[in-house]
Amino acid sequence: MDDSSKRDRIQRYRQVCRELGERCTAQRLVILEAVLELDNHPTADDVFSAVSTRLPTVAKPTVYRTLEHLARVGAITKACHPGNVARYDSRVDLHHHLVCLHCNQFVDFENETLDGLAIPDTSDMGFEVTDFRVQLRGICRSCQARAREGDSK
Amino acid sequence: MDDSSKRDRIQRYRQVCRELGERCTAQRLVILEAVLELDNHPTADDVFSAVSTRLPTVAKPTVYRTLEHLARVGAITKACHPGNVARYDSRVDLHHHLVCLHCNQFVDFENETLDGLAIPDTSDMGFEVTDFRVQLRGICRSCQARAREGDSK
DNA sequence: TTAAGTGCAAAAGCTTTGCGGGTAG
DNA sequence: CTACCCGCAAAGCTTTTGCACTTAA
Repeated sequence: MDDSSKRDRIQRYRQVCRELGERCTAQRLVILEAVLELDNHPTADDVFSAVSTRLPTVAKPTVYRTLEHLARVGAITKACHPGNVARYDSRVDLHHHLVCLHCNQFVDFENETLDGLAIPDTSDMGFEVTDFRVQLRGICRSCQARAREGDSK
Repeated sequence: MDDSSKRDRIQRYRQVCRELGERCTAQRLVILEAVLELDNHPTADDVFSAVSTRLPTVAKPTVYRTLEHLARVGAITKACHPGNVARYDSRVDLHHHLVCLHCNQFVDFENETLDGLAIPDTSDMGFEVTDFRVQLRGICRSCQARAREGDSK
């Protein structure tokens, strides 16, 4: 993410903290900054590593707690994916994902037609929908290659 | 899931095993049957509990290995969700999910308009897409209620 | 018959908790 | 000031691994 968007996002987070009466600590800011720089859906451990290089005193439980906090206040989002480790998404805007069902990797996918999708009525489910994502499920390039290798053996 | 669909699915699984040269063991059949009966995206542990009542000798690692196996051969699917435990989906057909970003719960959502969505071209990403899901993200009924309670305090 | 599958026990990995001390507002 | 937050250590889950035994085909 470029520097000016990053500054914007951090600024907006400070604002949200003020509104909600949440504390804006040095740890929280460093962790948010790290997520914004780690583009591809980092795990808590990825974030911990990145944070350790710039503020080595930050503890792992703080990273876990802070990531949940940041997601709760909307500064980042939780990623939905087929793996079994929590992953976070620095993006909060509308976008979509290509999901590999072989290796569980997933990458961002931009598409205006998908963005234009009308959100259906979900009131009878008691659900208040604010947003959506389309997951395109299939097989990534490297898993296709691996499958071809397997065939030829 | 009703009995006749269940029988169909098990039958189809036997067929796939024959084609792929995979072994069709008693454990695999019991585990598949359990997933088909557990409608709401069970975890490995949910499946283990269900299986234990009917074939108590099945070990937990077998459940883990078998669920991966069943997903690999397409008898079930992995669910994509914001939590950090692997969850499986007995459904392999086109459907969608309502995802609660507060409590990580998610439920099935049927909608023909969403089903009709054209899959965009992803060849430039090297991705072979076979399927898709739309995640409608928001807040579920009980989390809304909890939020209202919180407000009034 | 025999390679794939299973059970067991143990290890490894991820996440949460409790608590004393620190600090933003 | 003081309620909220953090670091530490430890516990609690979930998932994987290695190996000897069993079994489907």
